[in-house]
Amino acid sequence: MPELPEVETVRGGLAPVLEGRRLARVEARRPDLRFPLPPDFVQILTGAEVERLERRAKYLLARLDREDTLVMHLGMSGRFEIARPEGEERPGHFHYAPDPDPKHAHIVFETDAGVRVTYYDPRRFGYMALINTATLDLHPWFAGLGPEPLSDAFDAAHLAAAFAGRKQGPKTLLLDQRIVAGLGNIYVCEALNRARISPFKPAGRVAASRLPGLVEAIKDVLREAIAAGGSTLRDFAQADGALGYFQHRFRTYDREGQPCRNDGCAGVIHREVQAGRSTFYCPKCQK
DNA sequence: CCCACGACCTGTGGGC
DNA sequence: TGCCCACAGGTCGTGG
Repeated sequence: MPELPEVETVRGGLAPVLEGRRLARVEARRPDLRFPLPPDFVQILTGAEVERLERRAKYLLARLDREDTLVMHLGMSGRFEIARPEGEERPGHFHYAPDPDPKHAHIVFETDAGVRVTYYDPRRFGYMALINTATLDLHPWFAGLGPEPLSDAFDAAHLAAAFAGRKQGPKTLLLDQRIVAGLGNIYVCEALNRARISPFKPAGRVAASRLPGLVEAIKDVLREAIAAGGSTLRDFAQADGALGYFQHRFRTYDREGQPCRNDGCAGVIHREVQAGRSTFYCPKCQK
């Protein structure tokens, strides 16, 4: 589910309840997600203060008053839910509404304000780790990441260099987190449709004059999606339970057979498997 | 470098 | 209704 706009939405939802709070209770209900949790995961986090909650690419970073940063990736089906206490039996002991999905509630954080943040992940492609903050950028998960797509470092010149001489389509290259960090299948399809560029055209042969438009399409679609609270497909909701609404504005994703929504285009959205992933595009206007 | 494919893991939706 | 298969927002690895 989560691409950059969804992760950013989650960050925005969790920050108000986590930042400046201590984790009074931490529970790992299983020893692993995609990867084993650090053996001292609960011990290090218990009592730690979350100073800031940040995002890099599709990672959430909880900066702690510890040597380590709590790094979280939501994989395909990870999500957080916030539960506020319904009452306090005695100081520091809260009670909550019953968990609607206890089977997939793998990690539970409880702050010193009694707010409970639960991580759910049916498929367990998500992962969490504690990584030394001072050397975080050198960690294999981060060292090779490309620029943030909403930063000034991501521009037409950057794309031109990344595309030069490449035979793979821009669809495949834009999914490569080393080229630009945070895009996923949905927003790449959306951006290429907006920029009217074929997902399959060898990237090295995409005219340089098209690249500023592609950069703008990527930034536009991400900004709009963030403003809409991300996209809610199967199970994604904002951490406060609210739904994202950007899926209603998809021009291509999961719209096979439906009309292209680009101005003046009478084409129909097609679906094709490319490098093992579904690519949605309009053959009429995306050249 | 490119591609095709499979792996990880579980749930869901569509077709029959 | 029930079963089976395809497919799902992400990454990682292998082998040709």
